[in-house]
Amino acid sequence: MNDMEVQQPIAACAEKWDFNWLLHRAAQRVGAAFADEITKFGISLRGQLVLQALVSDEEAARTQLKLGAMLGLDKTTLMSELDKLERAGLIMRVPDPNDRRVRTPVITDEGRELQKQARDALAEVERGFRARFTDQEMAVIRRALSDLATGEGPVHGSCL
Amino acid sequence: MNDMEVQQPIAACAEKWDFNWLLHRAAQRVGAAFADEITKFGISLRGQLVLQALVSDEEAARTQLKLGAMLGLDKTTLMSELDKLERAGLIMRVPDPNDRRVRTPVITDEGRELQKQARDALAEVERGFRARFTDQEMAVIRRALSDLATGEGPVHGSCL
DNA sequence: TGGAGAAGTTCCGAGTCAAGATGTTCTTAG
DNA sequence: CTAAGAACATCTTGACTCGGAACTTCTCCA
Repeated sequence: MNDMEVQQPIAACAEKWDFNWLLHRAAQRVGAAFADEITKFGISLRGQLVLQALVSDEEAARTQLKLGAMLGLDKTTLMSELDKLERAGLIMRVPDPNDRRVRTPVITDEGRELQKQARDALAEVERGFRARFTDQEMAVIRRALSDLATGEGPVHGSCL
Repeated sequence: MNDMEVQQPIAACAEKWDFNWLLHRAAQRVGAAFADEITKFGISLRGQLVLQALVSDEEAARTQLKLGAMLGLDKTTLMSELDKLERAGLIMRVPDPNDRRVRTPVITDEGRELQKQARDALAEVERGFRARFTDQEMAVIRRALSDLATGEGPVHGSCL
């Protein structure tokens, strides 16, 4: 009932606010829903993101730095996330035989299994959001977001 | 040229990634563009957001707590932002005659002037993004974002 | 061989979030 | 009228993130 008073004005005047604010707020809301679901699997949203990148990108064998840049994560943040995932046995950092500086993160079988389950659970959550729109609308939205997400310069401040 | 190597994979496999990640990444990109512009006016993106809320909402005379909840800002973060804006002479905290607990944030004339200029500059940036889409697409996107941004429960983790 | 520079890692400073404590001020039930 | 409870603004504390700067180990080019 407190929610009613607080949230209602958002709907009321959302139209006249920043495109930027709308984007952030939507990301905040959707992110909260995803986070609620993903924590049931014992990993964070970021952890799932990293795992997902590792399964869908295994041929590339990326370095840690490039992985962070690709995902939009700060290098120190990615480092601590990889530490957690490694400690949980979901990934391994394998030394590159050709370049002894790099230790490529590789997903383990357990990680792959967990990622698959988590992905399905998140897809279910995503379906909930999808249901609010028609297929044509979703196509537009997805294309627009992909387009906006694909800039060129590096980005300040992430919060992913 | 480093950007090419790093950013290109994003476009390549953006289609198969999280709706959630897409949203956050898009918000990150657009936010960066807005932030670049707004810092020329000596205020932060959050500062502009607060000022905007104060001009478009002056009849409501909100308390600081409700303002924070409406904008999705943490109360301590909003406090420090109000401190900055007050120090810059852009807002004032005026005591409420009816309730001596509350000190309502009110925008000053200088604040109103600055906000107007900043708003126009940001509208220009927004126009740049709009140009990538048709009017119909923008309508869909705006409606969708408004819809997503309008949830009911409180939200964890903001980064606005 | 020497030096520029990349990769991974750690450390530090600033900023944010979340939760809680405090003091002041309303409100309301007895 | 008074005492209990709630609301508001503020401050504090702890954990986390970001961004920059070091540092070590290693690669590659001249």
